[in-house]
Amino acid sequence: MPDDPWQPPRILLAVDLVILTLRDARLHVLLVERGVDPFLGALALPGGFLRDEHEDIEAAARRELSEEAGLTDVHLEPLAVYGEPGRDPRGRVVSVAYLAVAPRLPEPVAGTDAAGASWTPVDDALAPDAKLAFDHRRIVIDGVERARTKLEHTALATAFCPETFTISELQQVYEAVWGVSLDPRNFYRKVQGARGFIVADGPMRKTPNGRPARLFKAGPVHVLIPPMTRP
Amino acid sequence: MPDDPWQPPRILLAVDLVILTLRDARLHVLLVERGVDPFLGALALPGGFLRDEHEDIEAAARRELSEEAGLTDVHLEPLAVYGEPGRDPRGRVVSVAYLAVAPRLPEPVAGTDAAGASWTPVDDALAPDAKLAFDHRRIVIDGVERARTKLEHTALATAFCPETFTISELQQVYEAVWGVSLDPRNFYRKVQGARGFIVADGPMRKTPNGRPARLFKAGPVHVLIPPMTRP
DNA sequence: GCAATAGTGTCTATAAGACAGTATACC
DNA sequence: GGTATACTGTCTTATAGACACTATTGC
Repeated sequence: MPDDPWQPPRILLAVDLVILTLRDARLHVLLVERGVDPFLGALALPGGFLRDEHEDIEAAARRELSEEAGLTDVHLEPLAVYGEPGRDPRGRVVSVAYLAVAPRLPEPVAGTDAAGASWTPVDDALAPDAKLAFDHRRIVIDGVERARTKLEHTALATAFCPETFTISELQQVYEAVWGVSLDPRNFYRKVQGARGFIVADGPMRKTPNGRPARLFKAGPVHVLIPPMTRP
Repeated sequence: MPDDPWQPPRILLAVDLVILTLRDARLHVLLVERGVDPFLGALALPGGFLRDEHEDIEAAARRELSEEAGLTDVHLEPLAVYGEPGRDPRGRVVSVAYLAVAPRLPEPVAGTDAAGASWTPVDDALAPDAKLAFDHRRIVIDGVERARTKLEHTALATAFCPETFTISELQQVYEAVWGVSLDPRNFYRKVQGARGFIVADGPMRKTPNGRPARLFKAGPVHVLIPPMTRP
């Protein structure tokens, strides 16, 4: 007679999104107010469960990005997995976190699903008294840290910018994400020295007061050589 | 009357391990021969399903490391998630891959579970005609690439070495993992310049023919400043 | 002595940071 | 003119790579 055969456990899989953008020269993250328990009323990252057993994980991330934030065509990449038992009071939930980066957008996100979606300055979201649902504080920290290091070695910074941008706009991205201030003159030299990072596009852009600036767009290269070193 | 409420799908969670070591100055990865379908007889990474719903994912990785490779106390860190639908013919399986690095060990691993465990040169495992089970070829590629970049910025190289080692042994780690040859004189200078990377330990080690070398052990620092730049 | 490995020093090209100075806009 | 922003050039210092040289072993 056969004894009871061991069966592997089945668990719930979720996706969570750290969506970063720049507003008023400050780094912001998109948070939604939870409408259901657990953590009802608390702030949380956009995300949710896989829709069905056949949905691709990154596809689920893009679906949530669209449903909860009304965003499409943004830079998206895997961040990490969070699967500690007990991280979700509803049971064993393993979450795959993604990092998304979007250019500045018109005010309150036209979210269909989450009316309470709002851009929050990262400093506020991570303030000691701020309370985020689940382990989302840790996920935000990891996402921001990932963005900081990717800014050094890849062209991720252009994902924060509109299609065309000036060099000083690009500098603001670096300053906001790294939380430092940079010398514009040295920044010009470095950014132009990274081959294929940015290419000229169109003539000039007027500024409120001062000399017009040249416009650039993202170049073909994604790995920066030489890298943009963080101070 | 309530309509059928939507329920999120439940999936199977696995761990897979990319275990790297150095043998004969070449980078090797631990592979096991599969004893069951699917991919019966093919080579695969050590790994398996979560034992039960309450097992921590990293704990599961350490358990497989011990069961399938007889290894404990090795460097272990999360690598990535692989969850594409269809990657496992048995159904929807999402795998969390870990990178493990071990010092050189006595020949055939004293594996309890997997008798067929064997160290394979990474070049062979990734040769065009080599066939690995599932998407394990991709996972090995990602693991090796992770090791390469971590060698630049962290003290990971010491995890390939026994407790005490000479500088030229450490150089062999870099040469094997990066697949390049380095100038020993510049390597000495750089390795000593990374503060806290290695510290002197014990007097000398005899060599078959030549001047004895000083012994070092891993220092307290894990982030290398300045980094070891790859040629 | 010779061969082999360990370790030090020195030179040079490159890259990074500081910062002077010029150019072009609006007022 | 004054102010603000955009850009260019130069100087100094730190770092990386090439490589000459010395040191200590076994034979």
